[in-house]
Amino acid sequence: MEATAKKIENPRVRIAPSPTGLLHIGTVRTALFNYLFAKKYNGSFILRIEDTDKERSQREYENDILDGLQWLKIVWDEGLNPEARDEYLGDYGPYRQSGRAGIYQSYIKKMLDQGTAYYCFCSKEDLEAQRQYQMSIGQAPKYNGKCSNLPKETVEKYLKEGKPAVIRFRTGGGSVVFQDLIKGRIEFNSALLGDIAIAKDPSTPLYNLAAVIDDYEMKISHVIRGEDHIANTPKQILLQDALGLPHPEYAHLPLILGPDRSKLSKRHGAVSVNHYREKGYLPEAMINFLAFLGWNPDNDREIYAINHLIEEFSLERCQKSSAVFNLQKLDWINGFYIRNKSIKKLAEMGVPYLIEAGLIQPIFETGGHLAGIGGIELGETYLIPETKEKIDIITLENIVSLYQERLKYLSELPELVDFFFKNELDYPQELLFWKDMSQTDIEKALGGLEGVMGAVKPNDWARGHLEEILVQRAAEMGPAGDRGYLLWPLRTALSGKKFSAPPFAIAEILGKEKTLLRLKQAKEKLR
RNA sequence: GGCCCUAUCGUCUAAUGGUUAGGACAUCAGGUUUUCAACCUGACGACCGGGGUUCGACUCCCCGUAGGGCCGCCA
Repeated sequence: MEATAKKIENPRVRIAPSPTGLLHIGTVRTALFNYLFAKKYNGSFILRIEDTDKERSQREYENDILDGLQWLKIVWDEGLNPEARDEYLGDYGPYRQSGRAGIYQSYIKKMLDQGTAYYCFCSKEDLEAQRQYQMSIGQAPKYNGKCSNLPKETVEKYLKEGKPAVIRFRTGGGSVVFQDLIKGRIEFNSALLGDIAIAKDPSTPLYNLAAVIDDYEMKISHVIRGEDHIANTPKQILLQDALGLPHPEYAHLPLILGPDRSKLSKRHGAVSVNHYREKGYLPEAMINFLAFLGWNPDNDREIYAINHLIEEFSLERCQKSSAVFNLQKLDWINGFYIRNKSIKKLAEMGVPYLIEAGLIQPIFETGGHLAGIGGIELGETYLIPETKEKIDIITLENIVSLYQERLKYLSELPELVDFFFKNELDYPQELLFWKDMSQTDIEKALGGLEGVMGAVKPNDWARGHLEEILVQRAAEMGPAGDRGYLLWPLRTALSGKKFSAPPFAIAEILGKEKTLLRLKQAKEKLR
């Protein structure tokens, strides 16, 4: 029987990343689901940094995690204050485990005193040999309990001698059952667990203990995490029992898989959020995409802004099985969001990529600011290093706008528009030829273009007018009205590319003088 | 090896015992376009296998099979 669903009110959930690497896509997905759950039910979302492993934890990674979540606008109600990262926020104590030794100490002492935990002096080598042996004979590898009943005097003697020790938890026998909010009923035989290590020393807990204590201290009501934690859940439940603590609800999310259907990891290529940010994926596209990896609303809509996700979210509609990270779908969603951006916004996001590519440089002026990929306010005027000309933000917006519907992600922009910022284009002369055109055909076409376009009055130099006169001319020229005989050479002469935006729009931005120059340059190429 | 989880088009998924098994991405074809993209139309394409339960199973049960996760003094 399904347990009757409890009403969810003001839940307290958390994301607890360890700063041992760059912010991972999987962590973000878990953070997002926790965030959606908290917001949906009017609860709190807490960020806790799990840095008990001093060797591997680095502040640099912590910063990356905070930055990434902020970029995605997954905001936490309690946790490290990103504006003052060296201070703490909230009433629940420090939000880094490294700052909570005092808290852990009292719990570990309690367990040692009550005998639910004990010191173990076995060497790592012995333990490893034991594990290998057990697996080889088909047993569940677990601690054999060698130190579980050491006389008190022996323990004290060893400790006094400074013999390396670890603290273990008596897990006992019997079965542990919990009702997972996503997976349903899950049962484990705790006899198979063995006495697990819970602390390195009386003030340094290991993951399972630290998580149990922190979740209790921070009054976490629902633990929503990846299903790679399912096997940790019985251990944590047993610890809660030993400590007399209540059990939070558990919900285990299916994992995100790589193309080979194994857990998404570095060997699948890009797994850090940074990578996608730098490549020019929009945060709202990432959110939308990640939300649909393992969840769906009960309709066919696929484009969801964060507020709609919050409205519709529920754990019941979470998938039980893992999902493959599908880059093509991300590209499609990102393209969709790009197409729906205002041109001003899109230019704001795209211009930093042009700067980075060296196509333009910001100019400092009174009131102007240096632009950067961080999304800093843009200046009004830029310098084009190659041509030594100035270009204003309006023109840049026009350029970006030509490629708005062609972009999958922002970093594609420079290679698409570089021809606007060059004196001379580098392309093979064959590119000028449309279908079976001959050398004389091309020369005729180019000559014709120069004539028609050269005669356009400066005031009439606009894409609408150019299209009107050129399309008419093109229809008269090519066989069977094939406009390509005029328009293809025009487009390639202006852009130097096999694919591009329409020539009329390019010509408008280039201006009459440059357009005619490029036609001339094309003619020279033919000689 | 042990324990646990999972199983619908290539991918993400809908379906909660009765549907021609629906949608999206990708792919392919056509339309539009000088090109590419966008857009429109269409095509291709799936219930892992075997037993039950039932008048009737993608849906429920069991057994296989396959995939995945976990078995640290990491988290």
